Amino acid sequence: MPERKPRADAVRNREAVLAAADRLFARSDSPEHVSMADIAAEAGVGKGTLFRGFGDRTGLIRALHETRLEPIRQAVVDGPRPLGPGTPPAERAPALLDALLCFKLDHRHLSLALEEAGSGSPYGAGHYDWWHDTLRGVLEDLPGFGDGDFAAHALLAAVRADLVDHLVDRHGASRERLRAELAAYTAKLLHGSYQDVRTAHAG
Amino acid sequence: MPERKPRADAVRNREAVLAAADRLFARSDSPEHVSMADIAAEAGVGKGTLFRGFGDRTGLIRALHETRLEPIRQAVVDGPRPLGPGTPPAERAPALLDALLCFKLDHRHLSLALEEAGSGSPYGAGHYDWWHDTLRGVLEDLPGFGDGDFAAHALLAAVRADLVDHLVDRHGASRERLRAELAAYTAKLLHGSYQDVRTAHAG
DNA sequence: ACTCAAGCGGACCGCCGGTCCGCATCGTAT
DNA sequence: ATACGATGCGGACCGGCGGTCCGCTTGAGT
Repeated sequence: MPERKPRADAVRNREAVLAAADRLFARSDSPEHVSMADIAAEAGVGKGTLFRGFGDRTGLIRALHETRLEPIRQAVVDGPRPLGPGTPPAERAPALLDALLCFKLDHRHLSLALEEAGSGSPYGAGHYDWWHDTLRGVLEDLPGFGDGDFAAHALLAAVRADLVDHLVDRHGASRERLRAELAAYTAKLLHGSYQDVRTAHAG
Repeated sequence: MPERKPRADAVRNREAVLAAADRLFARSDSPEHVSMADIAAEAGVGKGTLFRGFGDRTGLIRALHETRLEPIRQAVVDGPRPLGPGTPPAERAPALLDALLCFKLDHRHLSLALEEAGSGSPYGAGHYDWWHDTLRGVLEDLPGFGDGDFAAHALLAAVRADLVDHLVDRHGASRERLRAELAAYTAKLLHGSYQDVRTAHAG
């Protein structure tokens, strides 16, 4: 099956749509108020073009999210300290969460849209499984941490887009304050189990 | 201002609507597929009655949730160990989370519906603030725990309805397994900071 | 029994995500 | 340059949703 190469106007429109969606999500106060028709109008194309190119609303949001997340993904898969794979786990786990938090702060409405889009939840839409697998692996490399499956879920839940949004909007939390609190929380969790290990070895 | 007492058929209909909604949410696979028209039909009333009695969809779900949650709320506010206020915090915090988890397991679709309903997130709809204040207070009663605000948010995020639903549906996790994992996670967090205190005292 | 306001119900509205198909446009073969 | 088939475009259109409205029914005080 030979790869059909897409037409020039198709790729142009695709870019225009992604750019328009990004603008509208960033501008709007709530992503659910950005309709597909709005995006089409902003991009200067017909609605049919959206659905032809991305399947449905979820597909569009996912595609947009993917392009924005790619740098971070690369940094985690194959990058330098502290995100890359060469980092010791006690340093890498907080770094991963911090990076994710920063991403959600920088792309609040887009992240919000994505987590709403996935048929009602973030699980299954977006790169949740990838994040979870990665974080879980790092946690389980910590000596004595044990099963990291649930802990990874719980830690990822602590940086969910709607929680971040709530803390920023309602509580007026600043970026640095949130990062500090997340770091403190993570440290409390990891430090605790690490101390358990030292205690066990000592006893 | 004299309290107008409602008409008999009004209260009858109100009960019928709540019961119908409960049935439909429990039966359906996804709460977003339960429409207001469905609920009205199941209850044998007109759609107008729903909106007259509950304002909007969110109001109906919130009212239903309130009736189901009331026993637990009572047990927390003014009940015996381990949920009640007389419990030492190191025991009460896990108990609160366990109770909340069990509630979400017992009323999965209702909880899911509630967390979707609150204009896109659980914060602001439902009793989130009450849970947060309560848990935060308990955490901060732990000696040496420090600020419990973010930790309370993070712990509550670990039992969010859609995460629970995801773990049960996709991962096939059993009720007891989830409870155990949540307990282990909570213990890891609390134990850690508790040990910090002992270390500090010892040093 | 009479009254009348409280309450009911379902036709109706605007909006949304998603579909469809006649038509314009692109890339290519000539 | 031209002609032609495939690719993609666009917006009218659809079903279904949450929510409103108003003429009619019915409960409850006298």
